Amino acid sequence: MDGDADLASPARLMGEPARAAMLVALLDGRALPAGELAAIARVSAPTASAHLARLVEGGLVRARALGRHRYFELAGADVADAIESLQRLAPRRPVTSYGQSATARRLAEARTCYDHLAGRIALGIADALVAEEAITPLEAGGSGMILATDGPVARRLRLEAAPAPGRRPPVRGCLDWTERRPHLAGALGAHVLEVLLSAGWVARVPGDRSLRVSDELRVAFES
Amino acid sequence: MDGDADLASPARLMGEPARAAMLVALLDGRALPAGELAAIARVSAPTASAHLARLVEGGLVRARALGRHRYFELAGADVADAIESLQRLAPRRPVTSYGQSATARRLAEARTCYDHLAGRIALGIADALVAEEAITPLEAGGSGMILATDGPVARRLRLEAAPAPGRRPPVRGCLDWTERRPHLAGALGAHVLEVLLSAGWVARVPGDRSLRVSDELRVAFES
DNA sequence: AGGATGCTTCGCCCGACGACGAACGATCGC
DNA sequence: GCGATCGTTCGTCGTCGGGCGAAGCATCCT
Repeated sequence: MDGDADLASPARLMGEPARAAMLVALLDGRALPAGELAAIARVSAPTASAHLARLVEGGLVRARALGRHRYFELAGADVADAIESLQRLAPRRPVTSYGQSATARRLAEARTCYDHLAGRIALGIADALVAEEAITPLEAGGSGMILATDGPVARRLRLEAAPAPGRRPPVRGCLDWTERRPHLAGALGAHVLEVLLSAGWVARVPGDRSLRVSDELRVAFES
Repeated sequence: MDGDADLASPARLMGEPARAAMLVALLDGRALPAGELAAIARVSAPTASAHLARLVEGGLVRARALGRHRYFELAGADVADAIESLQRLAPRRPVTSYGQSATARRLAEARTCYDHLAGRIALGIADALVAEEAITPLEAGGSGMILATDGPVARRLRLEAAPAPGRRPPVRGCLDWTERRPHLAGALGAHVLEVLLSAGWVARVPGDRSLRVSDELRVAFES
């Protein structure tokens, strides 16, 4: 019968609200301890433990024991890709005009997406880099290259210090689900987020994927 | 709480074996009547009907009434993308050394993947097109371009008759789950499959995604 | 050592959902 | 028109799986 890959089992793992919440929380690429994931998913510790065990069993999540904590993280970029491609499917239903809650507004302005930056600010930065021809134009899912690192924006973002290309494509377009346009992902996307964080231009908001944006950065890139 | 797209609901829809089987059956892009989908999923007609109603409700599948039949098809390319990205996740578990059943062998040689060609033959064709620089090199998920249509392989596949670029990228890399390398998808991928079918170089096998390959094509492209 | 903290296992309850048979519309063929 | 076919809706059953509290280990702190 099947010579086909089993679609149902990973989907089933993602199809439970508590597990989905955990996976989304891990989308920013960091590892979180079980207790925190339980709080995020709003379930008790035993329930969370059971869910996490199934996620590990299914190969979506990796566990790392550190002291008396167990840190969980996504098992790989392909898992993150799958989650994002499903999220891209979701908005068909609600078509919720966001801008409602304060968090939604913050998420729409700036947030992390796996290990890079997303939201309006991310689009502003990507547009500026494309405009000064520092990178090739972005297309959703497609990959591009770094063209030059001596433009004004490229200098401010320290593109010259970007990691040498490895397995990962340097420039990737990642479809932004609030703006429906691709923002900068890939190795360079991760590098830019790191630069912004260490320069204090953005800061993580605890318990959230949204990012606090400095005024300096906002006036420069908010569209 | 959420400013996040709802990951769980589409995943839940795909996470049920019967529904997953239906979705996979629709991956080749064609529309199938409810009865056939029921047979494929090995469930009774009422059960299939309920599943299909939920898939339509969730926006994954579109229904088209034709006579006394109702034909169902995937709602869009993004749905197919999500299904494929989940399938890519699945093989983590079994690591089944295929080549077991006859169908698995046939699927590994040539099959349809949504609306284009997949399997060893597809990789052979893609490699040949890249080698003669008819298209840009493929990368999984990335998109490329048509470079020239006058090479020997490009002529045989009538690349010059490929549809003008529309919303869809002309060349896309689609990760082949049997070979773990990207094969040719996108508008050109669909065009090539059409050419091969109408020339009789491949033929659909009823009730299956595998394709019968003519000897002529096999000696030319089987790696 | 002893208590606190973090996570897991166990046992149980309950609701949700998938499965089917039977009955009901709708459409086609003749 | 009349049976035949296709698909749906309805009612019912069984089970799978998610939820929690209590108890059990492990690790850390002092």
